[in-house]
Amino acid sequence: MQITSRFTIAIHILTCIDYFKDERRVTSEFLAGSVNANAVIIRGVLSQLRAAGIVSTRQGSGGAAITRALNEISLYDIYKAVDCIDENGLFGFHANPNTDCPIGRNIHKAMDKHLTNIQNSMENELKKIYLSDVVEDTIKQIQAENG
Amino acid sequence: MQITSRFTIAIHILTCIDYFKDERRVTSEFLAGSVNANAVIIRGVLSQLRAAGIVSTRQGSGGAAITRALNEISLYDIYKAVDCIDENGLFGFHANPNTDCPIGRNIHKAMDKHLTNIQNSMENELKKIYLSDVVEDTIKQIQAENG
DNA sequence: AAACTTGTAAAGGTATTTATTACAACTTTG
DNA sequence: CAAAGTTGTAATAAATACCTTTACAAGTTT
Repeated sequence: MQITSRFTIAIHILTCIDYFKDERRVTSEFLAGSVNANAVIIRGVLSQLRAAGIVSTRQGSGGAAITRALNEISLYDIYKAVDCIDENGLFGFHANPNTDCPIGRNIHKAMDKHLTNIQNSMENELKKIYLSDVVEDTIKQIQAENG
Repeated sequence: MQITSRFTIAIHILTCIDYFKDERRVTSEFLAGSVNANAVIIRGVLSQLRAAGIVSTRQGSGGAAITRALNEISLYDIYKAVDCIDENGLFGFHANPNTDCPIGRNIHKAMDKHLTNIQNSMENELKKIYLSDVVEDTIKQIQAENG
C-alpha cells in the first residue's frame, strides 16, 4: 500500500505554479503535461487544494495561483488537503474480530493508542517541512543540471 | 490508502498465541475464528512471521508458537515481516513525469530526501513499541471488562 | 458569438487486496 | 499402517480501491 500519488502530484503542481507564475498562465492542461496525467486528475487535486485555501483558480480565464507564502504551507497542510489518510486510519484493521474471544474483543482498543501515536509522529514530521524547502531543493537540482 | 490489515492481523495472531499457549493448541483454524478471517489468510501471515523467525509452526501436529520473548519483538519487526511497505515506498509517486519540463525532471529527486526522512521517522516509532506492550494492554482491557 | 478554461459527474479500466477452493505433505493416534 | 487433523502453497474468484477518460455545464475573455 502507498499514500495516494495525489499527494506528490499536489507538491508537483504547486512547485510548477510557483516556478512558471511570471512566465505563463498555469492551466490544468499545462500542469497535466508536466505531471503526465489526465487534466481531470489535476483539476481534482486543484479542487482539494482550493477547498483548503492553498490555491485559487478561476473559471473561464484559467490558471491557478498560490494564495500564501511558500514558507507558510507545510507538507502536512497539503497532505490534509488531498485527504491522504483518515484520522487514525493509517493502519488498516481487519473488520469484525470475533467478540466471543477475549482477544478479538479487546485487541483493537489495545492497539489503537499505539498506532495513533505512530501516525501522529509521522504527521508531525510532515509539519516540519514546508513547500519552500521543496521548491528550493528543486531549483538547486535544476541549477545543478545546467552547471 | 492504508497499511495492509495483515499488520494488525499479525499482532492479533501473536497476542492470541501467547494468551492461549498454556490452554490449547493454537491452530490456524482457531486463529481464523478469533480474527474472523479465512484460515488461509492466517496461514499466509504465519508463513511470513515464520520466515522472519518470529513464530514456529508444525505441519501435521499443528499449532503455532512464538520463538522469542515478547519484549524482544518490536512492532517494526512485525511490520517488516508482513511486508507492509517497500523501502522508501510509503509515498506513491506518479509515474513518468514529463522530462521536457524542468520541474517534471527534478521534482522527484527534490522530494525524495524529505519523504524518506518522514518514512524513517514513522518506522523508528514502530521500533519503540514491543509486542509485550500490546499484550499487557490487551490483558488490562480484559481485566477491566471483568471488574 | 467564439474560443478557451474550470468544475464535476459518471462510466470504464487497471491494479491491489482479500477470500475461497483444492490438494500435497506432515504428524499424531488408535 | 490407516484415519483424522493440520500446515503450506498454488490458483482462481471476488471485492475494493485507484486512476483514466469522456462528457458537458458554467464561467471568462476577446
